[in-house]
Amino acid sequence: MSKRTKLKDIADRLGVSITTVSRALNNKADINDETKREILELARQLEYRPNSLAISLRRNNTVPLVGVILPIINHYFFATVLKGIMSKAHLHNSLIIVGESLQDEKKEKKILNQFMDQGVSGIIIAPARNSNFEENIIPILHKRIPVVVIDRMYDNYKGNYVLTNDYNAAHKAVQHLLDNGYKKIAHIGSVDDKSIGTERKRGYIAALHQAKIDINEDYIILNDIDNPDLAIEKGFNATAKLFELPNPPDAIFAVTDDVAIGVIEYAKENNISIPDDLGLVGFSNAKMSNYIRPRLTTIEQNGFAMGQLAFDFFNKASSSNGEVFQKSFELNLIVRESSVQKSEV
Amino acid sequence: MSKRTKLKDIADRLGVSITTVSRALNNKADINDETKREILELARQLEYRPNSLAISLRRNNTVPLVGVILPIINHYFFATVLKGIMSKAHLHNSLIIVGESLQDEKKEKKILNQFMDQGVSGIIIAPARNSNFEENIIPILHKRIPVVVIDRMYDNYKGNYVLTNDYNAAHKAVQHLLDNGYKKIAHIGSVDDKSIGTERKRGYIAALHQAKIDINEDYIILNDIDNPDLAIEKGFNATAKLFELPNPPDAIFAVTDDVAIGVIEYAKENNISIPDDLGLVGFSNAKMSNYIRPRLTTIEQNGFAMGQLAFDFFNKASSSNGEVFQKSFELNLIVRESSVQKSEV
DNA sequence: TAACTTACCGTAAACGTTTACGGTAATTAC
DNA sequence: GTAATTACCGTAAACGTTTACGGTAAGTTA
Repeated sequence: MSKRTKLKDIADRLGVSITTVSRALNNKADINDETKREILELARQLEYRPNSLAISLRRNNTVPLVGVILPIINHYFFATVLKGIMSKAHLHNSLIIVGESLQDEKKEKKILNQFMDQGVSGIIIAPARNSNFEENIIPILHKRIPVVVIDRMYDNYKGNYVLTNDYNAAHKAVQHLLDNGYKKIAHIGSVDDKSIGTERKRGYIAALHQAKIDINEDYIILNDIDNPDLAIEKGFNATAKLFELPNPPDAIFAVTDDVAIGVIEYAKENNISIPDDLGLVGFSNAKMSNYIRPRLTTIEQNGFAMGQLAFDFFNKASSSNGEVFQKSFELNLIVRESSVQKSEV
Repeated sequence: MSKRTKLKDIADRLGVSITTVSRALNNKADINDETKREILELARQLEYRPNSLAISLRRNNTVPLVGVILPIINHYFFATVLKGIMSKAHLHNSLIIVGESLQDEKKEKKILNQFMDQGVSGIIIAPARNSNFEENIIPILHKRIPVVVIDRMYDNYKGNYVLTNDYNAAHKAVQHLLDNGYKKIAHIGSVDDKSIGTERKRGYIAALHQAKIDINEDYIILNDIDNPDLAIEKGFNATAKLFELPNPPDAIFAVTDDVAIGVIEYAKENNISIPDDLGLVGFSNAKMSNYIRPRLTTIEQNGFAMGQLAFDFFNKASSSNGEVFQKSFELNLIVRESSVQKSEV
């Protein structure tokens, strides 16, 4: 692999100055047509490609670049967060450079480093499940580049973030099931050392606690649901396990709409009626949740607003001195068919 | 707004050299603790932020940047295309910078210009519906930067592309309905001056033609379905219109799974049985299509593979001299419940 | 005391461009 | 034939960093 050709290479080979080469390639005046032709020709041969760093540096026209890292890019929630970020970025003439960590903290770190090399002026990150704060984030903060953490949380993190109050939301979901007469409420959750799974489980437990209902450990099944394609299957299998119990639950709070879909699939195959035999609440308000039957009660998660706010926070953090911006969104319950027994309607 | 502070500003104020400042900020050796402290302190006061362009330039670690423009970023298909692109980009240590045109060619152009300013080494674009080739793409080609067009097509475009054979796929879908005994097949399509809508409609017509069935113009309803949230509603309304006809169809080929969902919703509300009273085929194999009832027969669209190939094409085009890379994917029909009458099974 | 080491700091080149400015030769104007 | 213009090209500075190298003063060693 030879070195990348630069202006000087072309200039030397043709016995002209760098300036002349630059003029030719940029279509400027003050250059002979024949010279220009030769330069263009040689540039083509040598596969010349301008070094954008040098150009931007010289022109002093740095387009603010913001790096965004998401665990999974084609997940509706994250894609919508990205959309929110981009909508704001577009207004501020910023550009968005994105990376997908695939829940791999090594990959996350590599992308982060590339982002720094590329010269981002900020980072918005939904951390990978096992993301290492010390190793991945601290070096960026040392470079004094603003970081906004979104969706998931680091322990003892003191910086900018945009989160959702998963604890309250889960509490609300379970309370809703209780209010509708369900008593034996199970939880199909996710193993997660970051906030999400844990918080939702905490909310679930708290709601039962408050209702003075004992926690039945058999009613709690935790899965790795990172892969959205497998999440449905995981939900299906977990439901099967729950119904093998001597005393199966009469309601399920699923950590995700995908998981809830799995519950529904199992119920259909086994003639379990939702909501009559089994109440069900999901989480996320995936598009699908309004079109499957029964229509799924779920928690609305406004990814778009979160993305927008994340960009706003980055923006504020850029022009302020160490001030910290934090927001935790409260989430609404959307009541549909899956959690309200028909006799009760 | 004052100018951005640079090393020199700090150096001047403190009467030290730029080198010393650099050493302090980068935690290098050969510097007195007290000097370092002062520099760090002043840097904080002046809100020093390193110019990463200069850093990367000096360090010579340019990361190849590829610009990706998509009409809608949180649409599953496009998000998956993006995922495919990124998977390959990651292998080649490239970075992806993305923009969302929202089907607006002015916006598309603005993003394209920003990409050029930022110095991308390639463009992968799924053109907006009314994207202007002359105005938006030609200038990039003039800069000798590889362009790969994806999903949609420009008229008379001669460059690199990764497409799907929508004509054949639509033909296949309609043929499948014919094979299953449906005779009065309607089409809920999309108005579209680019390839997609037109090609699917062409395939629909061709299949009927071949079966010697006359085209009934009342059976063709075209919508603007750019907004995926509205697409379901559009499908619903179109179906309503079809069933107001004196002689309603007995099958529908929908241009999109979302539109097909709308058909299903209408059918459920009006006690029309799918597939018995009405056959239905969608397009895209959205995740949802396998979990609604009846499970939807559809065309599989492998966005991931398309994205991967698009990046490969960019890559090849980068290191080849004017060679052109083109691919049109053949798409498979996925037969599920919505198109096979139970009596026939 | 002479030689050597250490701690600290500055000079200047380099990364790959763009561009203001000046220069030469040829052409045109008068 | 002189002056002015034009066409073409090069020199060098600049963008904001990093870093190899050298230098000085103080401390250390023998």
